Amino acid sequence: MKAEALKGHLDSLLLATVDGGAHHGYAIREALRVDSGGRFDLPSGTIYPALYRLERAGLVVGRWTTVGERRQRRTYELTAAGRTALVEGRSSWRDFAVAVSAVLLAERPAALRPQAP
Amino acid sequence: MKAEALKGHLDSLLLATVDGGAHHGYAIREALRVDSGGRFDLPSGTIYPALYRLERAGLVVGRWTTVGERRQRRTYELTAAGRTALVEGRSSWRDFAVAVSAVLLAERPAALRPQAP
DNA sequence: CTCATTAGGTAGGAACGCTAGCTAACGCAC
DNA sequence: GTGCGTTAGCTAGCGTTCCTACCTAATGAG
Repeated sequence: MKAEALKGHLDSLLLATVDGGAHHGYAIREALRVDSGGRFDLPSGTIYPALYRLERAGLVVGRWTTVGERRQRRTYELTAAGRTALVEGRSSWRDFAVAVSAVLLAERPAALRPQAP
Repeated sequence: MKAEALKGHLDSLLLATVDGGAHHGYAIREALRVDSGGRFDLPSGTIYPALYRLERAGLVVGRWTTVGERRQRRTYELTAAGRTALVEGRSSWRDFAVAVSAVLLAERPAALRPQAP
């Protein structure tokens, strides 16, 4: 998969994954990998900056939690704005996918092709 | 539509459009707009540099042609490598779309959700 | 003549995800 | 207890990509 294919879609994927029950960076990474059938195996250098971005944008809130004795973990939840953005993101993904598929996978009978004049 | 959603997909869209019968920049722009139902209304500052990129990559060949008396036009055709890249691009688009849809549009019954441990 | 359309172009910048590195806790095998 | 794989988080800096904002020029309609 081309590396930059993700651009512009990662945010929605992250929101969906957090909404789906993965609440900290590492779990999100794993969930994305599993849910995508191994296609999205993203490095942590992609995940963590993106989560900060979402937090700065007010779409998620993160807080430090402690696991076991000492282990620190940053746990994220969607905000109301995040839920709205997720709904919007799903819808615009559908739009985008329809548009790309129309161009890319179009059956284009010769008679309907735009003619180079 | 988010602006950067295109990233990494434009090349395939352009190859498909050239293959579909639009052979110069302006016509490609129009064809993309029409074929996508108005969703891809790209500025020329996106199209022309992208076509140069494809030409540098050896996926299209461009040559200047003259229309009417004086009007110059740059006409593109797919190379063999371009046709290969288009096939590959269609296939990896399908992959990508399947993966994103799986994550984004998944019906995820509560019982199957990854639990935050 | 004027304006919209057709046609091509460039400079510069912002955004994004990746590469390549790092630290540290935990649990298990040896 | 030592070592290792996994879990967990983080950052600096880079390259690519597409967009914004401009520009020129020929053509054709009014």
